Amino acid sequence: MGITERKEREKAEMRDLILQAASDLFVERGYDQTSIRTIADKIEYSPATIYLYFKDKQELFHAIMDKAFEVLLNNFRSVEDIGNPILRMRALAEVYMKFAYTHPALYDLMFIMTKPMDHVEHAEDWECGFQAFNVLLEIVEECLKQNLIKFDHAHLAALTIWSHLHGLIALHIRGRLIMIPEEMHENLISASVNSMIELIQIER
Amino acid sequence: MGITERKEREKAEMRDLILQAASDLFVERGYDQTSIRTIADKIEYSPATIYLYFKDKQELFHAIMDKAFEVLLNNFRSVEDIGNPILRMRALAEVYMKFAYTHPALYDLMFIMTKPMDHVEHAEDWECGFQAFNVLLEIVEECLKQNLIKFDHAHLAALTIWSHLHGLIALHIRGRLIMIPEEMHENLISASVNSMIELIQIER
DNA sequence: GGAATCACTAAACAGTGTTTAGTAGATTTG
DNA sequence: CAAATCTACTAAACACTGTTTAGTGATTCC
Repeated sequence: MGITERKEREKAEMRDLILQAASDLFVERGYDQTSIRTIADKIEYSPATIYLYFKDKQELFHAIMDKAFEVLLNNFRSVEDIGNPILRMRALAEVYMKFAYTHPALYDLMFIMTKPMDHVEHAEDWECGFQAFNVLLEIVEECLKQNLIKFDHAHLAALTIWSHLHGLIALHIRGRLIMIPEEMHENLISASVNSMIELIQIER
Repeated sequence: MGITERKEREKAEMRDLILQAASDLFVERGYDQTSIRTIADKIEYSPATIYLYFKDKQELFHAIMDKAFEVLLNNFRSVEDIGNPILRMRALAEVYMKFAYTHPALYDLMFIMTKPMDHVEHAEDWECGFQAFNVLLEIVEECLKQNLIKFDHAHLAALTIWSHLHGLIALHIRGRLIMIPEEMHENLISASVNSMIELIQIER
């Protein structure tokens, strides 16, 4: 039957339309300033229509988060064929930081905001986050296997590296580096990333 | 004049009453679930009264943040008389982490939420944060002077240490460590803190 | 004692997320 | 082809939110 297929396609298109409008508004105005009504206005439908495609506002923004993770994971792929695991880790950190700088609103949604995560009860609802962490974890495991870094557990090493990167970005994005002149942020942050990568390496 | 003094005292008491009620509600229910009306209900005044003492909701929560920083800075004082700067730094990190674990809602307000910071335009409006950072900065400077840690700039060292601690807590508080079993969090996090303190030290 | 000031509030405004009842139009059925 | 069904959509309402305005009754001042 071509009709049911067409209807499914139209349903998916409508979902995407809402998602794209919501994402655009969110990126330029933030979560709180993006109301269901402004999204509805932008796509010229009634607010109630949005609730036919998403359970509530949180699910809608969880979906935006999922799409953002797809982009991040795609960016991660560019480091795959760097042979040296230390260099691969360094490149991954650079990709991660660049994503955060390029899409701060999306980074916020993915790693800072609670709203889209309230939906996540079971760990499977954050599979995308899981996958991203695993990319780092595998690189770290390779570093450990080759005895390149000063850790004895992969999870500990991955958490330490990730939390440092996240801490830098989170403090920056949420305006807690006020005591440091704005123009120094980018340099200081990248210097901190470099320091960390040097610190964890085993000298030889 | 005893009358104006009494009035000033009453005004301060009322401000404190609002602040305490707001703080209690915030700690047990969070920012969004703490409406001006619920605060007003709790102290048995009208919502409009609150606006006679605080410009808006953000200023009210900025005041709660200030009080929380007083507690943190007070806790910081306990490390003052540890002679060895490395041990002093280690103790400071412990105090910081303990504060975050004991008062996660307040930590959130101080270092993660944007709402109370929207008020902060000039750096002076976050003097408390400034002071807290300076405690770490001074310890780090002492470590550098004694050639105990592998950094060449105090600000870089302080930022690296702080962002790591903050990253750990922020990921934990905002539910981004889902991929790691909950019962392992505390151990992994404190292991990460220890690793970091070992990593930055100059071996001898 | 009368005027001025004070602390406080009821009510309204404009906005929010979400639900309900109902309506045109497409689709399927007899 | 007409009638019945189903689908996608919406207007309107509900129960909230932060905030402002106009007004009231008690206290203080002269």
